[in-house]
Amino acid sequence: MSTRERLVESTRALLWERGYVGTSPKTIQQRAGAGQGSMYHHFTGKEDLAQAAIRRTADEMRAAVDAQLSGPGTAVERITAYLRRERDVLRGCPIGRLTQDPDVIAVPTLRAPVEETFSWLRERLAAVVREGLDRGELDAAVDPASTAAAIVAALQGGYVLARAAGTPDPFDQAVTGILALLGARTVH
Amino acid sequence: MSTRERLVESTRALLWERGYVGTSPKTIQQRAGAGQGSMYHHFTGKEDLAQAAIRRTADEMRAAVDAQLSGPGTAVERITAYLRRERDVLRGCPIGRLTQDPDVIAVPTLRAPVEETFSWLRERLAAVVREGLDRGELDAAVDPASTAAAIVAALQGGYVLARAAGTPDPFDQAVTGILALLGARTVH
DNA sequence: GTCTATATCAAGATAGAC
DNA sequence: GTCTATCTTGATATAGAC
Repeated sequence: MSTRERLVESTRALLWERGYVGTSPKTIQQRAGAGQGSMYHHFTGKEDLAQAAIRRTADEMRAAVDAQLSGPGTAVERITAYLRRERDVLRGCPIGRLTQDPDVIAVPTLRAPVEETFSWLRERLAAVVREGLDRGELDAAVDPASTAAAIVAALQGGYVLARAAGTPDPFDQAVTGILALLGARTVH
Repeated sequence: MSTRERLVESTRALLWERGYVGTSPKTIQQRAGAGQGSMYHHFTGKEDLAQAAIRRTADEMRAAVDAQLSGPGTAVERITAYLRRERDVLRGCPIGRLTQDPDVIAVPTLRAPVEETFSWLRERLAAVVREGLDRGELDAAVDPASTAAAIVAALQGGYVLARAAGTPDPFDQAVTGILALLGARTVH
């Protein structure tokens, strides 16, 4: 892996663990095994590097989620597979956590990928709900947009509760709860 | 207000805005109109001050939520009132945001109030759901614990989505979505 | 209780040699 | 492309006077 690559990967890991405010250029360099000079040769500074890291994380997440939601099965089955997939819950969501970083929210180039990711995710889930409606799997009274927002929110909030508790249990409970509510809207 | 009080209030505001890692003693002092000496006279350091600030915020939130959920009305009506109450959505949740702060999670004295707040909140909401079941307002198949977790998670995740979007809209959608799912479990 | 002075180390970046 | 030296500012605290 090139030095440039190692810098991006190192930044991705640190942004996930400590956020933007909590991550220093020095730490990034040490983790990447690169010197000051290398970092400032490949990137104009911390912000530039963070932007590359966030974009990559966003792209990866999007691809992974899309693959999972595009699989076979009913709408509820695919949503269930997505919510219940293997996760390192206590690490939280690498994109969602950036939302609490005042400097990420304040800088448009850093916030843009975060904004795009979640707006895409809500729309993607809404599309799955719509498919369920079209196929007659779900009660016609279910609203795609707000239901999709509730599902994504339950997931993101699940991470918050799990980190507060120090255990993944509340995450699993939240997922179970939202899926039970959704399952009750299934047409048998 | 005493200098000590001003220091605590200043810290509360900054923890909400910038988190623990992003808040410096100097900023706290300036905002409180207090000097270095005052701060280190009343508190042993940043951590000690943060602990006092977090505890107070947690206590206030708990009291406010309890008052709202103890009011009149059916279970679903009270949950609706709680979720739809006036909020400055884009500022996020002052307790939930601490969950993304690695140093808060790592220090037991700082994490404890956060942990207690959410475990209390989930239990409090579960109790409201149980009341709804006892009174025959809700379908007997509704599980109190997981439903409560889903509701709190939808709320916390709603903040995440709103901050990512830069508008309160996704928060409102998530709330609408979860309430619609819950409302469908009402016994008529 | 509050103030100023001082200390140490890290953050974030620039300069210029190799 | 990478390295070391240097710079400025801020973070976090201690010391001791008033």
